[in-house]
Amino acid sequence: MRYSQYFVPTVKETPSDAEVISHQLMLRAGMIRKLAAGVYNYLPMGLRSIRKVENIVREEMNRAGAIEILMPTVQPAELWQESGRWEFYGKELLRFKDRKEAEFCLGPTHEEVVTDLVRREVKSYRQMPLNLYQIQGKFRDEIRPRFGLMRGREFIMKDAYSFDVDSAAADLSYDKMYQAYRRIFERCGLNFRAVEADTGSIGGTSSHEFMVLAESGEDAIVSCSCCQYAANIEKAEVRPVAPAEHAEPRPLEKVATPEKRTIEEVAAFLHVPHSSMAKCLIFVADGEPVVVLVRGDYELNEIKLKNLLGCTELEMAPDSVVENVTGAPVGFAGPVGLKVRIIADFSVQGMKNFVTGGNEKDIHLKNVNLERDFRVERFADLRNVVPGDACPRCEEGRMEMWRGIEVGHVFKLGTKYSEALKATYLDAEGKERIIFMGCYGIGVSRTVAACIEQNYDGNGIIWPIPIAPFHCIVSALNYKEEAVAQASDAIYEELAAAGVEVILDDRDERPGFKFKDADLIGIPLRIVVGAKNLAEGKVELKHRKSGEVELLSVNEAVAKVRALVVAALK
RNA sequence: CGGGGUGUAGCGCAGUCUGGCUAGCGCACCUGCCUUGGGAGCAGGGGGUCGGAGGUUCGAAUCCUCUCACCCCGACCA
Repeated sequence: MRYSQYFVPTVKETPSDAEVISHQLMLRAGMIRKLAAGVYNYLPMGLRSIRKVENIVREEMNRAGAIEILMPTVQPAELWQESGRWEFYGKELLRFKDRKEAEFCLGPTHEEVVTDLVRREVKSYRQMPLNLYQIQGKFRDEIRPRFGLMRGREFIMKDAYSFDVDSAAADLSYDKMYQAYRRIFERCGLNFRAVEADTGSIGGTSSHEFMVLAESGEDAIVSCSCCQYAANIEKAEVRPVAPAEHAEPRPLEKVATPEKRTIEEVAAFLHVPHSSMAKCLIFVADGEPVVVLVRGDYELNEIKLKNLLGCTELEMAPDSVVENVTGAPVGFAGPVGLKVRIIADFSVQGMKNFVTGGNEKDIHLKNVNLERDFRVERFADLRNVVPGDACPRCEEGRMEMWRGIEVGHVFKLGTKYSEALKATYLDAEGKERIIFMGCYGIGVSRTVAACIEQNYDGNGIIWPIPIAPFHCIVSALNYKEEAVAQASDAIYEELAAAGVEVILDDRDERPGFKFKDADLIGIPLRIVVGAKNLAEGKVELKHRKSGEVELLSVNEAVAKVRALVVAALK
């Protein structure tokens, strides 16, 4: 490819609405352009990287025995009504009507469509295991699209669905996908972790997320310093610890705390550590108020609470409910004397003589004690893991915390969708049984963005070779000079013939301009052909990542680039 | 949806509070000269229904009403 005839609209200035580095660099490097909120045009450079990821995904899916299909973007409402998600999926599902007033939606995911396909075609245990996948554009009408390709409304996703005769067979399919995912992200050159995750709205019995480690990640994940345990903070378990305090209960005491509402303010005012206070939070679960206690220095994990309560709607109580339940304005809630059910985190179990709100304006209570002053209906693991916590799985480990970008998610679905859509088969005895499913997603366009979050410097992107739009750029410093043009063309031809994806910068621009563009776009290898070096038969090979520069003969440079590319792709 | 903010040339912005003169600046773009190892320099040039509609006024980018789009903070997720 000749740069002068290609389409790479780079820009020097950073667009003001791009927050994260991948968004800024993809815009500046001419990879993407925004069409509408969360909807992007993929320009040549961007598309090439996306295709690279797609191909890696495709190869590994095929290797794992999955079979590629392509399902429609437009889906009929009936299927969603049948699974019950027409009501549950909410506004994220973009709905519309055709000319005959029939209802449709833009597919945010394809459980219904594949399950429908399979229920029609798969009748016998002999047809399974079956794993169908596609790489396709999805649309989710996100509440708040942001960060460019990291959270678009339209995005490219690989989604696979496995169908098995029973739970054990489904576990095997799941393991295969899990291994395939590891290979995929390794091949993309990403630094990632597979973590245990909450299944969220897709449902099912268990799941793992594949997280690319990056400061800008929207998810918090924890991992053990010793063993393999790693989980999304939403899911991460806290190791229960035996109550340690043995202090004698002291008499309950009311103290005035004028205008002191938060843990921070009250602790400072009363000169007690946060850990000597109990946070009292009031929620509304499916319309019912619930009081939840957590030790003052910890955070409540709402997902754990929601799963414990088994409710579908959970929200922080509005001020009016708090006032109703406690009889006091927000900021002075405590468990003593309340009439509603009280749930508490394990961290509260061992507390003695602690501080809580007094359920009265400007009043807190000191020396509060369990049993004597109030009763807890149930203790459970309800708090977020904190760095340094003991590992729930091994004896020695301590928890470490990271930020991550979710690029893949694998789920064991069980029979959630097959039951709703009546996807059944006949077993060897001729008995009708429900199919067991799994589903496996990879955010392809997001993976490209995540890769940039992990690979950049002050000058631009630094692509790992496997997903770089081009492996090598030949920068001809003055293409108008006969010798330079000839040598550049020759190098370009030879590299291309050797299977290297190469772009020749033959533009009539100043050297600095070309270097800046090359660095911004992030091509891993650059051969600079300049008149001075060429007079001595030399060209320069520069490595984008290390900045290392080698002065080589033309032949050496071509051979070296070829070798580096082959090594990186094997 | 709730809260906050922004719409002026392709991009980044000034001008708006306090209405008035030809609507400005940097980058990008076009032409010429010059220059060629880290986003050069000089000269000339093109490009705007000031997001849209309505209103107030002798006069509106500026004031008022409505509307649309986009961005940021919360709930969503690949």
